[in-house]
Amino acid sequence: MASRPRKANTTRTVIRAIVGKSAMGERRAPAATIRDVAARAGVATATVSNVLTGQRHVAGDRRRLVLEAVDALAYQPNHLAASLRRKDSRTIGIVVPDLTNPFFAELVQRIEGLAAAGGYQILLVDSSNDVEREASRMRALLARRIDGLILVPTRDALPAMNPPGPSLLLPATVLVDRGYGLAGFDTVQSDNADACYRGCRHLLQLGHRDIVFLVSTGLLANIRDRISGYRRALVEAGFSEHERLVVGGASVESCRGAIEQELRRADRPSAVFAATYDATLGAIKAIRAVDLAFPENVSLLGFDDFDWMTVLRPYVSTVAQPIDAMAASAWRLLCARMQGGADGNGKAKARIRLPCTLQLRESTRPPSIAVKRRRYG
Amino acid sequence: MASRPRKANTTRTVIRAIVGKSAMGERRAPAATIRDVAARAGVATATVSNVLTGQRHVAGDRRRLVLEAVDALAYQPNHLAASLRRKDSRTIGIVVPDLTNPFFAELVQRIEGLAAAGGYQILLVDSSNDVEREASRMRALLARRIDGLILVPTRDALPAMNPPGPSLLLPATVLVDRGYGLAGFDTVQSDNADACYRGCRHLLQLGHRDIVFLVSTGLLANIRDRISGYRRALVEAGFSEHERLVVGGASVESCRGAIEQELRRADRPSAVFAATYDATLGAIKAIRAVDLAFPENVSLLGFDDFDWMTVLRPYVSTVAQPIDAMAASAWRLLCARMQGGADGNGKAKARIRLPCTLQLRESTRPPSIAVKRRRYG
DNA sequence: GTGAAAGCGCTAACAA
DNA sequence: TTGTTAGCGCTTTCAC
Repeated sequence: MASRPRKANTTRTVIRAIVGKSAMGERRAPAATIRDVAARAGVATATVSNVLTGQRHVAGDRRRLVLEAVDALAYQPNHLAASLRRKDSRTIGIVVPDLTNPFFAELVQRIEGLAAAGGYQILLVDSSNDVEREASRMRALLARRIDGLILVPTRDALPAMNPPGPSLLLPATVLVDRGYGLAGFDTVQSDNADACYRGCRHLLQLGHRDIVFLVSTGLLANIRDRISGYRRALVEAGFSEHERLVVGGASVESCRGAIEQELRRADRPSAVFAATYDATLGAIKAIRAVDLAFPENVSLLGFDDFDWMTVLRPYVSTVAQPIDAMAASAWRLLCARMQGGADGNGKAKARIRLPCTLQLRESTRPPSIAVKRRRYG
Repeated sequence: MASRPRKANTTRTVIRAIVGKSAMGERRAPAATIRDVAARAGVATATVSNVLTGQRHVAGDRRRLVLEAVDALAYQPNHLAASLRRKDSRTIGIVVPDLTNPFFAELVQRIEGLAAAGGYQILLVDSSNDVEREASRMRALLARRIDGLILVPTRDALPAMNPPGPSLLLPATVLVDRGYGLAGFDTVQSDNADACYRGCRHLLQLGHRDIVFLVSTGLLANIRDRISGYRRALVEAGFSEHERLVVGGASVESCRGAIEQELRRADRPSAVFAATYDATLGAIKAIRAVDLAFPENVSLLGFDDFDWMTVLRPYVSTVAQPIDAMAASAWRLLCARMQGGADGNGKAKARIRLPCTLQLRESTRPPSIAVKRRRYG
């Protein structure tokens, strides 16, 4: 065989030849490398690479030889080395604020499926809605040379993502749910404004005039969109001065507290539109806590749609976001950017807005006579 | 400066020196490497490495020089190259059957938190409960040279994980929830048998004699443990011939169908113990579907504990698994294995079993007179 | 179609 | 303490 210029490799090959598969203590043989395969098949490493990656065509006989050697040595390509050489890792990062929120869990699941089908792995980060953590974890992702990033940012301002030091922004980044339309990014979100406009209209058509709109925070653009949809419906119907916005805070419990207060007032609302998943849970708890029942005493429209909502009665009416479509769009956009060369800046940034579905079930109905009388009788 | 033996590198450095930060088209400068930093700081690459990794001590002045250069060049270490060289990736894989199941989502979240704190990233896989998919995805993880693996296997037999070809088993693998006690692995699970023993006893003490035990599948060892707990409670109480096991299948809907049938029988049970998250959802749906109410007509004891269970009435009594503790144990075991050298086979495999908590709420109560009379009157 | 060899960017011996 | 240098295991010119 041709001479090996690399001493260390040669040495190791020899050792392996001696030790072989015989049991020398419990010491397991170091994993086979492409050179081992090449040696065993009697071909060049380039040939092995070509067989395995399909980059170039390799003649049938050599091809078989290679495959046999791969098999015999239980060869597992080292993707790290390949990535280093190719300068792409076939890995994407995905950062979500809270995996415990079923919306994000499902989003991750869908994207993972798409990515896997395309030969990509996903590096997952849960930022816990914490800017610091988000930044430091993104730095780690970047160090791992992810090819792309799907990000549900904790804030939708850029500053948070441009900390002092190297930028955390990858050319291939798509923002989902939050940060819609932020300059420099492909973004996808559901049509929050429209969904809440329609939700509020539904409540108005039922005869509700006192509709509290409960959100977790007013700092996120997607939530502000939801508020604007609610507001628009009110304005169109001529009830703009009936607006009642409650900002409940980031947890189920804080939302519960905030809306509970509202429900204890003499002029309590006849309907609550909880425009956030946490707010939905909080609102239901609050209604129970003040000894009211829905929809009898107060109608409830929730946000996000999961199994449990059609399990216990009353089934809750809610806004269902198109998670599958969002995942598909995000993945499609990301792929396009990743193809587009190192700085895939060819195309303008996309802004995708996908329609939600109103799931009208049992928790919304016309206001009761009692309520009507109390207010207008 | 000392002569550079590597032509290409020297060439590139020169080019960069010429192009510099000046705008030459839109072409963004290639990311700075450790050599660039070393050159700018006027030190050796090893010094840069030592400053950044803290491996060796570096004198104050040189240290500052390095840090300045890092800053100036916005240097981001290439973790891929480091991994290749070090032969460890500081990355672990985590494979779960279904991220949509909040138990797994929460498990992943907790482990991700622990891993991140330890400087590890996580590569996430959702196997969709599909053996093929699981195997192929694990192969991909291995190719990425993960240092460890936390696995909730789709089956708890080894064959599924030892496919033809290279083994998918890493020296550092811990099995969670499923595959308890499988030879060759550290395993952690909750004490399924005990939890269901206690759950069943609770029902018996309430006076129930006809308790259907609903599971999704009988193929998983953890579920067989649950069955055995139920059975033991029955036997101890002298009601072994009252055993009623229903295997509902892998989905909420199939569970619903199976238990619905049971509820329509003349001798319908006075209590249902749904021993799986899916089964719990299915059982609630079924009870509604046959126009019964719980706990009035039938008691219900569920499995797994999430927010929504204390949101709509009646609050469901359930078995809460110690997710945090499971995650912590899994991570601790994995760390120990990863420390233990390439083949950390020093210690015997651990089997950790963590106690569950019975959350007794509103869905379980003594059987109604009507039911008692029908059966024993 | 195939092989030889140059490195990807880093860390770890080893030498000074 | 610091610098020099040999590779980690791959892919990819570039010759043939």
